[in-house]
Formats: sequence, structure tokens, C-alpha cells
Amino acid sequence: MSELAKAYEPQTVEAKWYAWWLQQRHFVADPSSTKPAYSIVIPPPNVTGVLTLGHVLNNTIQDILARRARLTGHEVLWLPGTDHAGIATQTVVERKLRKEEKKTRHDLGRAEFLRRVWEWKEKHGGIIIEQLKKLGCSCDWSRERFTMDEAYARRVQEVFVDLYRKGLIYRGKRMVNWCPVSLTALSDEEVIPKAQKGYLYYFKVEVVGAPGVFLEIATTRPETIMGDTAVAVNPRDQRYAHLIGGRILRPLPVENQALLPIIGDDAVEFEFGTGVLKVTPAHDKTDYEIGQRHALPIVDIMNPDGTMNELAGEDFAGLDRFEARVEAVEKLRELGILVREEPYENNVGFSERADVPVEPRLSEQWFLKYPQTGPARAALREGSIRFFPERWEKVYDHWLENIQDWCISRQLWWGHRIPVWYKEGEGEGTTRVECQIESPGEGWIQDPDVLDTWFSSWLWAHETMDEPTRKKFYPTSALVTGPDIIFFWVARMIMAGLEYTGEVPFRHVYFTGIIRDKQGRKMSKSLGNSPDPLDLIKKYGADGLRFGLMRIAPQGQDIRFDEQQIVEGRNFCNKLWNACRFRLLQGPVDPEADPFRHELSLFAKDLLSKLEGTISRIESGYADYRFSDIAQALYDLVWAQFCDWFIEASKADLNHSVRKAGTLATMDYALKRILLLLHPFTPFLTEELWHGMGFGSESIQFAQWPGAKSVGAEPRAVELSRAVVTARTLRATFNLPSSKRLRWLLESSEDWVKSEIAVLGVLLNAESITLVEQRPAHAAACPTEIGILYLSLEGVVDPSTERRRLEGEMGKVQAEIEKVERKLGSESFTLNAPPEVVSEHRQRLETWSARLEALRGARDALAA
RNA sequence: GCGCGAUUAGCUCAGCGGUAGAGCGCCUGCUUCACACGCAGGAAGUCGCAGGUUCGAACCCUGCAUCGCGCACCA
Repeated sequence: MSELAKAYEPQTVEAKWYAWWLQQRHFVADPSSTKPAYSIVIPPPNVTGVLTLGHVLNNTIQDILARRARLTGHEVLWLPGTDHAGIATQTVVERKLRKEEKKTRHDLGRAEFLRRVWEWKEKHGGIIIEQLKKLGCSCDWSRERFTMDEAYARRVQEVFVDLYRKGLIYRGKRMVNWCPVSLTALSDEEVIPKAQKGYLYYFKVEVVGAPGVFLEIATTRPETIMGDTAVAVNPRDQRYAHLIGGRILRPLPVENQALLPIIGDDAVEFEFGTGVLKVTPAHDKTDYEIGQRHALPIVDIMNPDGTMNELAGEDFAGLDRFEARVEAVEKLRELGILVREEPYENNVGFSERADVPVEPRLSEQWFLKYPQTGPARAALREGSIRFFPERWEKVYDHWLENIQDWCISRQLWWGHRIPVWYKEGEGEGTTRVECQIESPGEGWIQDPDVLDTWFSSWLWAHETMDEPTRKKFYPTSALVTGPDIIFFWVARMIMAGLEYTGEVPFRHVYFTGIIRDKQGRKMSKSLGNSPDPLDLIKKYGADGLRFGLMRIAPQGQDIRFDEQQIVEGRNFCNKLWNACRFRLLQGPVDPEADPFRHELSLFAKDLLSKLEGTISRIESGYADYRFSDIAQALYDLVWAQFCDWFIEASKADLNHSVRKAGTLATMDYALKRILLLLHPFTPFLTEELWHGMGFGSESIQFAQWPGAKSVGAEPRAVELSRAVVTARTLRATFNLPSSKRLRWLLESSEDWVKSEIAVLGVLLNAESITLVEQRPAHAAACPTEIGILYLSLEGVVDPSTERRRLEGEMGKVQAEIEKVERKLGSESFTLNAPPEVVSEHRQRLETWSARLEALRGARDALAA
């Protein structure tokens, strides 16, 4: 490539290189490699999923880690795949079925329905995989896994059998979270508490045998009165303690009012409501426990779908639970026992998937008593796993400390079938139970339920790998995920890893932030505030999207997304593109250029020093997973250091016979390293430029990562650039257009400055710069660290305007001097501050004073 | 109720004990032969509030406020 287009055009470039990488098998991990291993398993997106900005963030980070590992000489495995996502996928297919064929899954039957789900999965599933390729993800696609793959699914069942045999899995009738829409039990983690505005209803019941003595009860759920089997008070509550042992009449259903005992239980709070609790063991977890303690009967008044059943009475049977609430209040009012209703806000548990309130329900489910909870906590405490940011450790530890058994059975069809078989026994009502994968034989019926999706994904880190792969790449190096699945996935994976491999599944866990919109709201489809990443890629290129996003994604902090930031990412890519274009216009590139063998200009030395500084900043950024820091460091290096100073200065140095070679060598050397450092963030652009510039014909991702060299700073370059800024400011204050070439004069005692005149001329866009011995007439003075710069104002500006400007300038300088003097005048400061700080202030004072002196001289000369 | 995070320029965010920073936006001037997806310059902040520690605090400590997120059986 001898000539580059004027602007970077990502579309063609991206497609070209991705196809090439695949064709070259660059992403395929080799377990027999002698290189050190680096591995990541992808958090498997749902097969139903489409790419969101959250995925972009997450997977860009993984890709950055993977590509950087390749560049640092590792054999890299980034293992991709998808999750069967039980409820989500089943729901999608059921919806389609209803819409297109007006059928339910029961119309088809289990086998046929599952066939349809697989058919859907083959046809529409895994769109997200193709989208990840558009992003540039360097996954080893030859190892793509699915949580329902035959081998994987078998391992899931084997693990179930194993845990069953160890006595950790058991079946029991318990209070579970029931989703009346999905018609399945849920784990505690799948229940999202939401604040709900409702009412607290107060109603009264008369104590039997004590006419005129009423108990007032407060409830948010009057529709469950029909299921009440007691009322409870706290035995230490003096208002009510004497009533314990008495009875009240349950008002509903009207045709079946029943006598309920008044019991005493410590779970009842004095302060809440009236201090009297209605106890509904079938529909509330606390009430269920109270019921257990007092051997209360359990009256389940609801159907699985959340409608009321016949036990609720004729007025309620068939009503939805929320209609029943309205009806119950109405009935209480009719009975004249509704005392009052007051607005009330409380937390209601919602089903994560279906987004409806869950119903606590007593049902027969499978539970897991978690293995390895102690070692899992120790892994973090002792540092065999580290979290970034660290604060999540506390959250993790707290959860493990208070861990509850996991309800792992789901009343769905799509998923891993529970490997348990039943057979009617000989005797009346006895059932034989066998836990094994294959049917024990004739007449045995398999448990109809499937396992929670997370019961399969918790094995993801090791069961996605075959034996040689595991040997090389397990435990994995890092896991990148959102903190929202710290319990669902991260914690459980640690326990599974410890139980089944004897090792932790990963060394580092990086928790990303959550992407929000500009108002700080979560991205969601319903709000319509979630931009389609593919549109963004189309508009700004995958690299622009990646870089723009990474620059604003500080470690584990939520991110407010603003498309403008992606625009900046795109602009940055274009800037680098043009820097390379500039280089190519100067002639052929030397890929092995060594600037240290040449005489170098000040700005070349300065750039090399800044480059080394950036490399060490990047190293520490990777050590702490501070990606926005790395991106920002590269942004500064490329834009401010390389383009604004070095390239601009080079426009003089490239015409300088002695400096030309060194300048070109510096340019090649620096650009090569910039491309390498940038490659993890912007893989397409850097691959394109790597080849375009002629740095190599192999992929950039296997080139040598630049090591940090110690290159001292070049203070003269700093002095020179400060002088340029001061001079530019001077010109601007006269309102002179930057295109107007002006005559400058320089009075300097520094010898080295004389050889920088040409550079100065280019940076100031000067017509001429003349060295002088004393102050010229009709010129504005501008004291700088390299001497006094004069701007010839002859025929350019009115002297009286100039004088006024100088006066103003002197005022500002005077103020600064006073500030520093005050500080230095304070005895407590000079006595207590460290000597280097004090001398820093002294120096500052000197500089300001010199500046003031120069200004005063200039003004006086002008007045004369 | 407990825990965690955030609060710095109009916006998005750095800085975490020694002169308040960047990008965008805004204003001014530029078709300067890499780039208008650009160049140069400028205006703009009592660093949420109140105390404390310190010679010195955006930064450390203690409260408080606001926003957000977890966890918790308060009907």
C-alpha cells in the first residue's frame, strides 16, 4: 500500500481482516504449544440473545485480554459458546407457536415441542455469535460449545447423580418461589424485589366468647384470608398476650367461616401494623414457618397460574389473585369489618423472566445443599482468586456465609432432564426412586422436571474443555462478567470447580460496570434507550465503538453511554490513520528502525521518552484491569504527543539534512510500537496499518509486545513547547488569524536554542524568526523559558493596544507572585513542608518574577 | 434496617495530601501541502454539605444530604 485513503474506512477493512484471521486459524488454541497458557471462557450468552452494549463492553474486554496475551507470547484460548437459557428460550418458542399455529406446548406434546425448540435453535439461535465476530472477537470458534451439547449435557446429569449420591441433592416439599406465568419454581436469586405501591388493609375480628373484644389485623394481601389458619401475636406483647389460646372467626369465605386459634410466636413484630398477624402457611414463607412451629393446617387456595381455586370459596374461585384482592376488600367492607385502608409501599418479589410477582407456594422440588462453601470463601480470602474491583469480595463472602439451599428443579421442558426415575412399588402408595442417567428398566418413569439453567452453566469453566485442553488451559486466567451474576454464576462456578477439579476455575474475575443511558437509566428495550451496537459499528466502525467505549469504562464503575464518545473513538482511529498516512508520504518505512543510533531532535527524544512512560503506564493498567486508563494513555500518546508535537515539529526536521534520518527512524519506531500497544483495543485498524506500513506480513497479533526501555526525559523539549504555547497565546490576544505569517525575533542566551529556530518557525507558523541581541522596537515581548520572544508588530497592530495588553498581563503575573510569596512567607510552611516542596515554590517565585521583569521592560520600551 | 458505590467545568469522566485536569459542547480565529472525523486560542469549577486531622485537604477521618445498587421473612 503506497497510498492510503484520506479517511479511514472501517467497513471493508474489518470484513477483510476477520476473514483472514479465521482462514489463518489465528484464534485456534493449541494445547500442545510450549508457550505459556492464557485462557478465558466466555460468559455464554443466551441462544436467544442479540448483541447489546453490555455484551460489547464485556466481550471487548475479553478480546483485549486475549489479544494482549497473544502479543506477550502466550498460547491463548478464548472459549466461546451459548447457553440454552431454559425459561427464556422455551418462552420464545411457545410464543411463536401460539402466534403462528395457535397452539400450546401441551398440544404438541413434550417430544415434538422439544424438536421444535431445537429446530428454532438451529435456525435462529446464536445470532449473537455472528455479531461477536463483527466486533472483532478472537474466540476459538472451533471450540464453540452449547450447554445442551451431548457431552456437556451428560456431564450435567453425572454431576447431579454424583451430588445425589453424596447426599447433597434431595427432594422435598418446601416453600418455593413460584412464577405463575412460567409455571415453574425459581431460585431465590431469580426473584427481584421491587418497591410496590399498594395498601395496607386493616380489618377486625371478634374474639370468640368475648363479645366486644376485637383484634385488628393489618394485611397487604386480603385475598389470602381464605387460606388463613391462625392469627398470631407476639407472646411478649402485653396488649394481646392474654388472648393466646383463644379463637377468632375467620371472615372469609363467607360460606365457610372458620374458627382459628390465636397463637403466640416470636416472629411477630410489635410495631408493624397492629401487632397482629394473620397466618397463611400456604402462601407466605414466614407464615409457613410459623405454621410448622405450631402444626397448623395448610390451606392452599390458589392454582399454579395464580388464580383462586375452589377452596377460596364460590365468590373467589376462578378469579385472578389481584382481582381476588379487590373482591376480598369489597367483602370485608360488606361485612362491616374493614376498619381502614392506608397507602403503603412494600417490596414484592418479581419473577426475573416473566416480570410478575412470584407466589410463595408449597411444592415438591429438588434442592441442592451447596458443596465447597468453605473452600469457596477461603479461595478469595487467601487470594487464589482475586476480584477486580476488590469490593465485590465482601458481597460474595456475605452471600456464601448466609447461603440457602438451591432449588434446582424447574417445571419446564427445555433443559437438562432430572436423572431420577420412579416406579410404583408393590405396597400401597410406595414409590421406588432411582437416581441414574439411563432408565433402570421397564415401568420406570423419569422425573418430568428439568434443571435450572445455572445448574449447567456452573460447570462451564471445565466441562467445555476436553482433557488435553483442560490440562493446558485450566484453571482459566480471567473471567470477565457483570456483577449482576456474581451469585448466579461466579460463586457457583467456584464451588463446582473446587468440587470437580479440585482447583479454582479462574484466577482473576473482572466485574464490568453496567451501561446506562445519559440519564443514568438502565438500558432496556421498553425504554428504547438501548442503541443497537451493529448500527454503531456500521456508523463508526468496530474499532471506533470499542475504543470509544473502553475510554469511558473505568474499573467496575457504571457507565453513562453517550454516542458522542463513540464518535470520539472513530475520530481517534482516523487520527492514527492519518498519522500513518503522513509517514507514508515521506517515503518507505523501515520496520527495524532504531532511532537510538541517530542524532535526534529534541521532540524526537521527547516522544521516545513519552512512549516509554506510556508503556509503563499501560503495564500497570493491565495489572489492575484499568482499561480506561490504558485507552486514555494511548489517546494522549497518539494525539497530543505524536501528532500535535512530534509530527508538527518534524515538518521542520524532515527538511534538515542531519536530523531527517533520526526523525524518520523515530517515527517508524514509535508508530510500530503504537500499533502494537493499540492492537488489543482496535484490532482491525492496527492490522490494516501494520501491513500497510510494511511492518510485517504476519498478523500483528503475534508480533513482539514492546518492552519498557528507560529513556530519560528531554527537558529542553518541554521548555521549547512551553515557549511555543506562550507565543501562540500572545499572537491570539492580538486577534491575529493563525494563518497570518508573522515576523518573530528571539533574544536568547541559550546556545541550543539557535539550532531549534526552524522548528520554532514551523510550530509558530512564522514568516521568519530572527535572533537579536536586544529588544527591537515595535515588538511585543514574550518572556519564555528559552529567552524573550518578540512579535514584530510593525504594521500589524496599534502600539497603544499592545501597551494595555502588557499592563493586563503584568497584573496577572503580580497576583501569582503574591500567592507564592504568601505561601513562602508562612513560617509553618517553610518549617514543616518537605524541602523539595519548598524549593519548588521558590523556583516558581523566581520564574514569575523573571516574567514580570521582562514584561515591565517591554512596557517601558514601548512607552519610550 | 445493614452493606456497597457515586457526588469535581454545561455534558461524560480523570485526579485521591503540595500551583484544580482531559475530551466533548460553547466562544474566537484558521480550506497552514496527514487529518474539518482537523488546527490554534479562549471563557468556564467556593471539587454535594458541615465539622475534624494537617503547615497544607478535591484527596485522610466523622457526621449529614441526594442519587443508584445489593442484601434482609417485617405481614
